[in-house]
Amino acid sequence: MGDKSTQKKNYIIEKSRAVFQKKGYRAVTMKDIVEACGISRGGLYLYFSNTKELFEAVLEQEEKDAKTTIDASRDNDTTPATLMFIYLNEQKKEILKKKESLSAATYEYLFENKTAKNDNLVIKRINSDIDELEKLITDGVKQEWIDCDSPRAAAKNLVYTIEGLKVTAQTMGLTSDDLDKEIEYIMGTFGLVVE
Amino acid sequence: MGDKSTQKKNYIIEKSRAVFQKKGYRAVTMKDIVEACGISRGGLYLYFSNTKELFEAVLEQEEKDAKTTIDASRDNDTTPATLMFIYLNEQKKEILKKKESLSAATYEYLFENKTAKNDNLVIKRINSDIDELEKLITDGVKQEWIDCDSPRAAAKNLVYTIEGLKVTAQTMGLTSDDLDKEIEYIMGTFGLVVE
Amino acid sequence: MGDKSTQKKNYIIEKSRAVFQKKGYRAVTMKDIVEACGISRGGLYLYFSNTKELFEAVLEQEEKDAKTTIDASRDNDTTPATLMFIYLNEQKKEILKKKESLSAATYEYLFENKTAKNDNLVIKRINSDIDELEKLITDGVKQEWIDCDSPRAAAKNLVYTIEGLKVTAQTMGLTSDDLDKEIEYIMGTFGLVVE
Amino acid sequence: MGDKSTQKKNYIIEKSRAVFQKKGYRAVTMKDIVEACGISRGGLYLYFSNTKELFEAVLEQEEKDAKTTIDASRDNDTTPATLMFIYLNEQKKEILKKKESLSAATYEYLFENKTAKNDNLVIKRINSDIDELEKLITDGVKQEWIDCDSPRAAAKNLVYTIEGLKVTAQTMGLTSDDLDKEIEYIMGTFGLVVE
DNA sequence: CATGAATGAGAGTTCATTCAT
DNA sequence: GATGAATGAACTCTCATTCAT
Repeated sequence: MGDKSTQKKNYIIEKSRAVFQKKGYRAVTMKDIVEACGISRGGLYLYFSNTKELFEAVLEQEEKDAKTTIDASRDNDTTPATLMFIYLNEQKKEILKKKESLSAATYEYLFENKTAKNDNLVIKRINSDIDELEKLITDGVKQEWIDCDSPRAAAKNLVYTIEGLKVTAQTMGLTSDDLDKEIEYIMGTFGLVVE
Repeated sequence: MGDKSTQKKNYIIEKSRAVFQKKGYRAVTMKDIVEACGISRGGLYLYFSNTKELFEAVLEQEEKDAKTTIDASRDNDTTPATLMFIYLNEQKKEILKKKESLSAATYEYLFENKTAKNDNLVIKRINSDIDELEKLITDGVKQEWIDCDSPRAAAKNLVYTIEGLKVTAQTMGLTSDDLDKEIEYIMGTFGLVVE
Repeated sequence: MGDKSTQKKNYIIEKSRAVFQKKGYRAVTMKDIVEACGISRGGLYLYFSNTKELFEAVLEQEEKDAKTTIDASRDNDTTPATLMFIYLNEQKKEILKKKESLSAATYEYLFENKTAKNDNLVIKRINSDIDELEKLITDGVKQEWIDCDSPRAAAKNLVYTIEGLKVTAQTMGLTSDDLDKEIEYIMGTFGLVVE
Repeated sequence: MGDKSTQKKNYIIEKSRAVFQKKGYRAVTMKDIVEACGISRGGLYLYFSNTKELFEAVLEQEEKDAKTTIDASRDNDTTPATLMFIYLNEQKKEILKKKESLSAATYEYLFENKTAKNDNLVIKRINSDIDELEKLITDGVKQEWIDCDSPRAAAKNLVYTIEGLKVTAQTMGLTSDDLDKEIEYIMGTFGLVVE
């Protein structure tokens, strides 16, 4: 954890993150990393053999740092409507700060590495999101706040939609307003109203 | 149209399509194309200057061949429920045949060419899909088949969801069954039932 | 002379001249010529096999058109001072209109083709210029207008200087004023005064 | 200075010099250099990005090695006649060893890079030569050895003539005898006699 | 461990030249 | 004669990867 080797590895990951944010995934060369880190070419290879390995490390770090937003808010006795709204706005924030996010790089990575099915961090994340949302919706239905016949299908649909929003934001671009309207619409499909 | 130059161009586009399907967008080199077409290096450059130009030509061809599914079915007195179902199943088919589709390559292309906003074929396609769906939903609402307060928002939501499905199919993979459930769910949000 | 083949050849030479003026010698490709002439690639090869052959034809044409300025003026009973002045100003004009002249291209050509010694048009021109100037100076000396011990050496020196001016104009650039001062100086070395 | 990188750079410059002498400027490819140096393609690019950069380095080296002939001789109480004679003979030597000289390549380089006006080494050299000669002539006039009304004009004229000789030597060729006669003539224009 | 010079495969691109029509 | 599509050799330049120090 605190040993020198791990420290250096973390340093490289941190610096690389910025590079992946800026240049995406494929465009990044080992040279870019070396320059961003101010270390030697050979030195980098001691820790990471290629950009794929490095990007996966960045994603892993990312995953660790990510707050499980739904869970975090759940402790309070906030209403399901509020929880859903919080979740959707988290996503919105994520989508809008695309310049500082890894999502472009992540998509590029995923398109290149379709083989890796279940051992893939991003996919795990999506699946856990589906589970979380399912719980949230189920709770909401029980408490008669949310109107939904099939919580799992609804959770999946929501996650697909958010993926679509992320990808659309990266490609055609989406404004804050576009996203607000979308959130309002989604809330509506659950019989919820944006306060 | 039928002149030799156009024929050769079309031949190259056709052969390239297969290459883009197999290798995506970025990984494709001019050499790959040259080999797939069985022509000379210089020969290819007579028709296309780089893979971007070539891929855009492939997309254009693709767009030409695509059937405007909603419109095509509209002439009949099919119900909005049926039209929606037809549309969603077209998308499903498209998504499932991902091996033969260009969508992976298209996403890669879009990620590389974020600047080009409106003059982009793919984006045009998405926007026209939104318009078509809005019409379909509006008609459905008028005929009291479809239950929807905001047809445009619904149309957009649907298109985002489909984008999400496409992307998810490419990255984590989706089965026919996954898609059937999703279609059923979407139909449900419009108060429609899968026959 | 008037046959079709000769006409076409002349047409190509004429069009090529402009290309050589603009791009120099080495930078000119057969493609440039083909485009400037609006003829086919193969068509050009029927008349000229490469840019060297073509440039030599341009030079030859050039030589034909050139007026032998000293000779032309000699018929009149103008003084040697005037004749010298006319000659130097002809050179000045030539040097200043470097954009429209072939001199840059010619130097490039000469540097590439040092082998061709005496059968070279440009060299012939220089030698004939030396001869002409020698005559002019000798006449001037006889008529006691010009002060010169060794007309041939003076003629050669003048030609070298003019070559130097041409080359300097092409490389570091020379203004009209620079050239006027130079002319005045040269005239002075012959004991002549600019009127 | 003595570090490895500089050593290698100098090694490349030295080897390249021979290539530029032999092939001129434009005809030289990075491959030629690579082969002459016995290094790898990529290795060369670590030091020089293109032949222009490389040739400029060769010129710079050349400039460093060049002896400032006039100045060097000035310390002694040699006569202006001797100084001028020394200078002209230095030029003669330079011109005659054209096979080993860079002048052909230099002219090619200058023709290609006409834009760069003052920040050009060759042009700086010419200008400093003019200045040196002006001083020499002015001194000679003061000491009543040299006969000249306008030292600056004379200095410029001399430099142009030498440029002309260099260029003529490269194109039509000049013998040692040709140059001796020319030197004698030039000396004469200053009222100096070759001893 | 760490360095960074060196390697060489391979991508992109341009052109002179040929040749079937 | 005339065309212009096609060829392929040659050049530039970039990187992942290695290895002596």
